[in-house]
Amino acid sequence: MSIKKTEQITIHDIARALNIDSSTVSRALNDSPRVSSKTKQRILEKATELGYQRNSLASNLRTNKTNTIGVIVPRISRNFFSSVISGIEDTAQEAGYNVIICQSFESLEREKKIMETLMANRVDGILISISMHTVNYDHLKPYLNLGGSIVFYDRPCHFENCSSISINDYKASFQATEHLIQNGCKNIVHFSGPQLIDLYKNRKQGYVDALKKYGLEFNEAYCLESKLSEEDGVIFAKKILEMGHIDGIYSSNDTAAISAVQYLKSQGVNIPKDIAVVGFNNDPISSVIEPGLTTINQPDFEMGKMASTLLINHIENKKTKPESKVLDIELVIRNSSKHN
Amino acid sequence: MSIKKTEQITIHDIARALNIDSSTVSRALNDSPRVSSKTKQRILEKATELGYQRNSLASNLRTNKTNTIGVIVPRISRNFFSSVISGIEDTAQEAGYNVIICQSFESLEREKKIMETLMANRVDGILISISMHTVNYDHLKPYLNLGGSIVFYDRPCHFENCSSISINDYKASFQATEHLIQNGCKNIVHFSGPQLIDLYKNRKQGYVDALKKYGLEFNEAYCLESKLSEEDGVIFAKKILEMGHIDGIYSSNDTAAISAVQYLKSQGVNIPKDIAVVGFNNDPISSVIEPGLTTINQPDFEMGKMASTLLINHIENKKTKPESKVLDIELVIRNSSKHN
DNA sequence: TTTAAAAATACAATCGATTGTATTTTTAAA
DNA sequence: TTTAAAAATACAATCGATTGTATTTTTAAA
Repeated sequence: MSIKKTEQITIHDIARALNIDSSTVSRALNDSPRVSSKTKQRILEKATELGYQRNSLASNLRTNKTNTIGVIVPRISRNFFSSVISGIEDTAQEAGYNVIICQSFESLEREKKIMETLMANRVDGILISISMHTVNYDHLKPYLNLGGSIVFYDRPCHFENCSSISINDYKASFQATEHLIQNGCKNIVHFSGPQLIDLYKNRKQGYVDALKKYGLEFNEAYCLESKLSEEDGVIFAKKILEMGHIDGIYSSNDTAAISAVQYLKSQGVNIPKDIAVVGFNNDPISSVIEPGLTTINQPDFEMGKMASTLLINHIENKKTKPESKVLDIELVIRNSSKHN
Repeated sequence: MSIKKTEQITIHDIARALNIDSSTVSRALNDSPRVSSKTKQRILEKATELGYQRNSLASNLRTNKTNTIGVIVPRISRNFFSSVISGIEDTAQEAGYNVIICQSFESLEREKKIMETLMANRVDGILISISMHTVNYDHLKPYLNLGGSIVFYDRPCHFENCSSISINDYKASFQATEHLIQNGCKNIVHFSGPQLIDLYKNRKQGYVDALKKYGLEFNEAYCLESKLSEEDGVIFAKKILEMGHIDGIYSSNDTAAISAVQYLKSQGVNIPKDIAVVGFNNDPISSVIEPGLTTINQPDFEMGKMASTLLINHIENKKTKPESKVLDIELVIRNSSKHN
């Protein structure tokens, strides 16, 4: 900040004006019991009079504590993530921590840059949902070596002594697929995310195992892998029409499911009669489209609160052992899956 | 960060290891021409070897520059705002600035806290879309006195020598209302936001003046004021049913419009035949519901880029005069407004 | 009133960088 | 080889706070 020197009031200016020592000013401003209340009042008054504004850079440098946690998120625009963030902020604020939100946009490069910035700024801890392309964790190591704490949320990771919070993706997927099967689907396509990360691996496995349990053949061609964007949904919908005999879709997110549904409807396909659909995330949009989308609801806000709590425990009490929490999900049944 | 002292490597450690002065190390790490390339290389190697991580707190304190801009946003979960943020980040990153995103959740109290934190952390500039309840700007003054730069975006404000970027809310509203009138609506209700801030005042005025122009009577009871949440949409829809003869709705956001539409549909009202509806924001959801929602599209990403550019200009070149930019909008016509 | 204990305040070093100036070393011209 | 200029490096102060220890002042008991 290009600031005129004259405007930056420091504790030394206050000290000089009152003819006392700056250490006393510092203690007064931090409400230390070592300063008499009379002096405290004089200092606070003078501080206001001079327009003093504390400089956290200096204080954080000295104390080696920033009372700040960094949150790395693939994208804030996804409802799931913004809810998680709300939960995080809720708990963090309560505990006296500031929150810095950073978007990786699913890029490993951005994620690395963010790690460096957060590290250089000495945040006390980091909550991270890794990008779709994060295949190794070398970029996390320097921060851990520096003594920082990391907690993974949403996308599960097994790394050193870091805690993590996620949902049971395998089970959720199994349930979703089972639901389609029980509704009479025989040829179920799976919209799968990048198999680089555990989250999507687990979701695929749940789908595969559900098919197996009910004696349906697993066909690798039925697994359509992408980043699950809106465009991907349309591309997949076209492929499904080419395949010809598909009667069910289980998508690893709502975004792709919804755009596929829109496209299929535009081509005269009846959802759910011709093709039943289940998504993942319970985006607000899923309850508004027609037919309503059957999907998996995750405890997003809760996940944020728990991740934040875990991290703050790690920060404030280094003894804490790493733990992995797995939260329960709920299959929200709407009309898109009523096949028969 | 509770860090073991032994792990914090500083430029002094590097200097000691190579038997040179720390000032040379500092210059080498900043790629200053004053250090020979041979020495630079030795320093960089040693830095890597020792696991050196620069401490921005110290550097920022010394240079009085953080290369960071703060963004205050009512809510990141709204599509409009997350797009603005993307634009901001895009430009900021290009220019070498970090971005700190903070949510006010439409609360003046939170906004004040955020200002204090950003100020204490000496961000170089702040982009702010004020909360719905921000009626005065006293909480912005200390930061300006400190020499900070503020640029308003989205929600227009007239304050000291701050620049601002917004859209022409009055014109947008006028157009939206005019569109309903031209489609045959005679009794148009307006879902209005808090009249405390200019944004919603302007939108209301546009509605009022459009009615006037077409000789329709303005009825204060037709102006329903709220925070435009989902719940508000339902409450308003019920009121409309009580009123009985309403044939058009112009809502100041999509959220309220959409929940009203959902409720009205559930009560057997035909949209747009019985009641035509226009929203505001062009949320993704507006194109997916049935009927598609006619709404106002704002250049969100562009707005973010321009706000960011303006702010960075202010930061880097204090001479710049404040300017107010007004961006153009577009009425996106879908089926919800085809009244006749 | 004297004096020991408690309370309040001052002293001085420190966190980890940056930067203007001084000094030393290297280079290259005479 | 000498020497002036240029290049490289070292010295020392500084950014604005915090904090352990030393000193001074106040309090209250004897």
